[in-house]
Amino acid sequence: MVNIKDVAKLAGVAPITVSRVINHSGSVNPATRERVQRAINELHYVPNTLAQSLRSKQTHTIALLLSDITNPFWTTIARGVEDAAAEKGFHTILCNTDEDPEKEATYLNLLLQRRVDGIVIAPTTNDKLRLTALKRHQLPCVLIDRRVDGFKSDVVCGDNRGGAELLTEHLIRLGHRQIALVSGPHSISSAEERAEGYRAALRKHRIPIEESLIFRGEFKQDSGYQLVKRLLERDPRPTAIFAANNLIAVGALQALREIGLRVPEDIALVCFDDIPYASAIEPFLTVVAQPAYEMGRTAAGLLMERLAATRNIRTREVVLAPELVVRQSCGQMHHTTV
Amino acid sequence: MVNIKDVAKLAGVAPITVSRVINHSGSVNPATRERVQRAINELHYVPNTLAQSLRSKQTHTIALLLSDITNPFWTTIARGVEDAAAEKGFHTILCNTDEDPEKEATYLNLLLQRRVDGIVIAPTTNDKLRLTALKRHQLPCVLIDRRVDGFKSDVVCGDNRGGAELLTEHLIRLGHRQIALVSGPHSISSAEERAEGYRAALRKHRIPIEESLIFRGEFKQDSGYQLVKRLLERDPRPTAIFAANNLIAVGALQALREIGLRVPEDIALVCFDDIPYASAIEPFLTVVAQPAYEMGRTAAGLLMERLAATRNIRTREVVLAPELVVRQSCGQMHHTTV
DNA sequence: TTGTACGCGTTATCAT
DNA sequence: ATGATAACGCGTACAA
Repeated sequence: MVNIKDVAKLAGVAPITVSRVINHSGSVNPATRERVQRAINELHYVPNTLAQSLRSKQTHTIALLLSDITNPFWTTIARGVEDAAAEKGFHTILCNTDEDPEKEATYLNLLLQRRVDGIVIAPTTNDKLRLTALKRHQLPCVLIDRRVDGFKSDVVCGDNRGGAELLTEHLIRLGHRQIALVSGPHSISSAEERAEGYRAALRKHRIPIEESLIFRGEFKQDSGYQLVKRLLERDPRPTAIFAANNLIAVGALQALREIGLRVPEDIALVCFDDIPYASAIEPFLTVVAQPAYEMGRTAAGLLMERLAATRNIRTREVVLAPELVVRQSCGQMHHTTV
Repeated sequence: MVNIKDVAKLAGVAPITVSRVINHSGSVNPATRERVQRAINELHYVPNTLAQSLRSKQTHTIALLLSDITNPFWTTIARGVEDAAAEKGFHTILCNTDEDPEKEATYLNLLLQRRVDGIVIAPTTNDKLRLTALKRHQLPCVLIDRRVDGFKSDVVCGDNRGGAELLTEHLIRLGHRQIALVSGPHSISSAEERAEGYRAALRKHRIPIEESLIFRGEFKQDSGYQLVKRLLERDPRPTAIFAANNLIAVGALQALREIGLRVPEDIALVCFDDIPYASAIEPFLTVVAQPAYEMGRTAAGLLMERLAATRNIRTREVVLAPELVVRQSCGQMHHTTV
């Protein structure tokens, strides 16, 4: 494969001059640049990023670890990260952890090997163990959507507690008292915070908190399906369900449909995070939508500030307000920002 | 950052011996291996992939170029590609072209620079121009979901013509005669083939083809929305709509909802490619679903066979049969394989 | 403005 | 089973 030397030879210059042309660095005589450029075109020369990075110790690459590339909430975040990174000349590597700590650990190792410049991660658990390797190798890191106990780093997330409270109050205001919560694992901070918001809303309205109405599983469709099936056997049956994320809600819809219950006529259903294409497909589902794209942009922004900085920066925390999207019936829609 | 020499020094061996240990290549005395491994752990050594690839001329990386990472059809393909690649020890880089030929060209260039070992691509147009650079650099390539005129390479796609015919016949069998088609651009082979299938079905049943019922736009939600809005103004109004992909169908639903038309009571709607979480959310939409995950796996498989081969392989074409998923009402479901 | 010498971290090749 | 040497393709540091 043709390399920088070949180009240099053809252009009658030293390799370093070619380097200066392709990197727009140093100063090159316009006439020389022209000759070099012609040689590049003639030989179809493509610079080798591997060698560039090896030498310069910068890959201009960041990584994004998220739990499910099939869930539009995460891919919207991914787009935000990608766009912000691309604007600064950085490429983004996407990694699917599937909520599996082992996969996460494997990817982190892979990324260290690839010498990425930084990482944006939605950790699978709030255990900082797997992240210590990053600290050791001084790899800049931004947490997105989820916190990790005792791990010092930048964080970008939504107001989970506030959003959950808002959503629960919405149900209460509609007259519901038997509100079931279907949330994610205890080891994920967002699941915890959303559960807290739920409890806070009930307390605020002096509704007794019944532990038998609180279900904890995974942030997955199947988990939502299974838990809602169990939940519907309860006597008395809850009149409303609060799904702590969109996939749980989809699983819930599936379970309700099987039982033959309609939303919202027979039972209310609300959820955290918008459902893909919900406005077109399922107009009856009130949700708290997070500004996913902005979250991604913000996280990448913080990361790249850190990469550009010459000295250490204090760690920062950005909490973005979610939006309550009330969908009552066709055409009627009401937005409120928290 | 600690490198292979540091490890070698601590273990009292030559760097190449460390190399043999980390790559499980050559043969190493168990005792030596043990000493090396201990040194690796002690120093927290992480091999530098850049240097490895530079020297070995293999990145163990393939790229997947697709049009929209937010569309679960594509991300499901992505999962198939990733999984198959990972099984062979390859990493996958995902690139979003957004159906934009310029973005595609930019990514192709980036990937050449990164010296990826091969590419799976859903091209944005059927113009082979942008792909010639791959040929020139002898970069193995597999087309997925879409063909490119005159470009010789492996291809994995669904039976677009057959699937579209099936879907159209389904509508005809339900009694529809005024069936509108909303398809994608002429420059994308799948859009063309689906339109052909539609026409073929009408011909077969001796229904006159009315050009005023055929709408061509983009494979995007907004395009579907706009075209269906226009389509509904037609007099007489079509009794059924065939959306040529899932995003067009979502846009169609949105438009129908605004007008106040219900599916399937007031107008029929079918589409190519399943709608995300459709079974849970929108149980009335009959679709032709492609085996996206399998398509991804197959494409990656062909690519990696090519990478593993020592000599040239003839180009291959795999056409996977789509599945007609008839969703008439809650709980009733009927599957037929083409 | 341009060039020389060297090193980035690793592995291919050949030798022992 | 282990090692010495060179090379992969490029950019830094310094010199001219």
